[in-house]
Amino acid sequence: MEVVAVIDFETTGLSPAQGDRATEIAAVLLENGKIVDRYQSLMNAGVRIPSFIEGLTGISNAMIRQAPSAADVMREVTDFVGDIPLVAHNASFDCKFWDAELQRINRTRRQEFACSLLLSRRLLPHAPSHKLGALVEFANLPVAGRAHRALADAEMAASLLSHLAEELRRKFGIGQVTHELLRKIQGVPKAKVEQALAKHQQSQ
DNA sequence: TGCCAGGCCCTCTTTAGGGCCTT
Repeated sequence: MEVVAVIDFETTGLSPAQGDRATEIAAVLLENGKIVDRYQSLMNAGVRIPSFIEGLTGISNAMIRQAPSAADVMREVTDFVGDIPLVAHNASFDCKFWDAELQRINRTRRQEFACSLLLSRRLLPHAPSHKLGALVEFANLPVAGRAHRALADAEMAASLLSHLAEELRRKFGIGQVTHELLRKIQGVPKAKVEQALAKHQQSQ
């Protein structure tokens, strides 16, 4: 598969529109099923992390106070990924925060997101749950570290994406898995995925 | 004061409701 950047945010809550901010970001570059580069940083957005979120992520207000500014980190991470297409687990969430944090530094997103959650629902329909941790367990993938920390979750999402690409090769005979194809698959209604993939394979 | 995300996806659906997923 072409190189993609799998990203994961930790945040103070669920919605930038409600004032929530990013507290940590990780991006891993995945090329031909292997992680070839990594970026990870805590970030200080100058807002308080609710105690529930401190417990969930292990990221404390004390840790954030010593972290570089959110603006500096977002400049670094956007420079790190450049124009490489993005992937996230439940990408609608990470895309909201990516766009909101970029807007604060007067930058705009340069690429589309693909979503490993939408892809898993289509390609692993029998998984008991489509939470990232549950999918990692279901597919016997390595646990990268503490769940709800950005780098561990980004690495596990990258492993999941490699597994999904392998499923596409093994079950549907698709040799060249591209970000564009992933975007296409995630937009097909679940009931029509096999039909769409068979048609795609015939066109190759 | 009271409210508080939003998109996907299923179903006892489409003039709707509720669970899943992200923090």
